[in-house]
Amino acid sequence: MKTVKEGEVRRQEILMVARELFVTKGYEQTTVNDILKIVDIAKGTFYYYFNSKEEVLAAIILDIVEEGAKRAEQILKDKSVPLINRIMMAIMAQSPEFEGSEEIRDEMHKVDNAKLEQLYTKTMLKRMTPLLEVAVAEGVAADLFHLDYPRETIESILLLGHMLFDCNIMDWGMTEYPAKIQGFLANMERMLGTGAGELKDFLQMFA
Amino acid sequence: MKTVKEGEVRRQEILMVARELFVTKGYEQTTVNDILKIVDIAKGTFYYYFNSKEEVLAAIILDIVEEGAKRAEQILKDKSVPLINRIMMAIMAQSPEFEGSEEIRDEMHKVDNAKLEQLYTKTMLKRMTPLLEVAVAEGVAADLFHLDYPRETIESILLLGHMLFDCNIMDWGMTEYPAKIQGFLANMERMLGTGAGELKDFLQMFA
DNA sequence: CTGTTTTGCCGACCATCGGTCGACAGTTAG
DNA sequence: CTAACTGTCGACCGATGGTCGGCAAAACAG
Repeated sequence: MKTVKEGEVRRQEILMVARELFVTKGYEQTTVNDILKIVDIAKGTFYYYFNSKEEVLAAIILDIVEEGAKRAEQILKDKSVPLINRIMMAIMAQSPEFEGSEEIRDEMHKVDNAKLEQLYTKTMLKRMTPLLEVAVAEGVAADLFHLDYPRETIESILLLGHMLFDCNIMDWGMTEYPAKIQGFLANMERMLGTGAGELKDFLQMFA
Repeated sequence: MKTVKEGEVRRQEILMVARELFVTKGYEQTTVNDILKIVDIAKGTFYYYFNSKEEVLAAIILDIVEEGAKRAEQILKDKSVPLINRIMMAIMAQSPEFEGSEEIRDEMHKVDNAKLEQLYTKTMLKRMTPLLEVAVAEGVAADLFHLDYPRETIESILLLGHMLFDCNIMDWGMTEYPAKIQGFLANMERMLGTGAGELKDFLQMFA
């Protein structure tokens, strides 16, 4: 099946190029022609593999989320690390894809990428919630956490973590950052029902 | 200045029609021509008042957020109502704009409206946080709330309330709804540092 | 009253976009 | 050899957001 494999290779080529462009230039701002030019194919070829530009987006988001989930699973299963550390690290291991070229991190104009962002949030939440649910259950069993609505709490923490720090929605300056992180950690402690100050050490883990 | 006022009237016409269309059909799905047809003007007229379709969106969002903020201010200043009730009501008074035709509320396909949603979230957060900040400060002074990061906590609650219940991101069924609301209220209690169960009565306030 | 400027409006026109389609080579199968 | 399938091509299409030069009536200036 050399031809079939050839087809899959082409598909991946398109996916890779599109992903790069979507993340750096934004989904709406990326033209199908932009993709075509870099992959060096004709329009017909693109639409031979995908039914629409949006279908490509969905496939990419699925990839990104899956990669994040795999990292989380890896982190979560390492029982030599304290549970609370594992959970924090699993959350923080999500979506490091959305960094632009690392040099220009300051002063860079965040692309408006609403569609990508929204779909990512939705997909990520659906994928990650079950993973963290078992971890939190483990914490509850070990009397580390005390909470009545584990699933809803996880959803909230995941949502907050993403919206506050990864997503481009909040545009606060460097001076406000530490307070935002401390606030997030404090609220996370309260929602999970850990002892107060249990998460304080994670402040430094944020870049 | 009759002509100037005439101009403002036209502007408002465009804004009203566009708002109706954006909310019901979605921003991307609404064509400039759709607006033109209903307002019954030519393309040139539209672009005489606005520089782009997106500028119209921004103006509309600003209106919607401002209306919500006005409602919140009204609610918040009525000192005859218990503080905690006022805060809850102020939060819930945000964005009732996003309901479709009320009849079809079940089974209706939520329009994908990522751009509108994202801009709204951003703008609403910026406008509402200061309002609730003074309210929460009042609660802290009255020994009702106990929290270390009031601003960050308000941002989180606002964000969660919107993302979980108003936004179209979460697509859970009717059976899961009560748990989501209870979970949200429980976490809100913890974040604000009220006594446990203080917010339980608000369950029925959700439709 | 007359000339001039400003305000509001028109719609033909444009570039670009996402997407379609018929044709066609190269390989594989019968 | 023929038939069929796979992958590729690029001209083409309709729709969309946006531009532009012109036009009419009101407002203003003398």
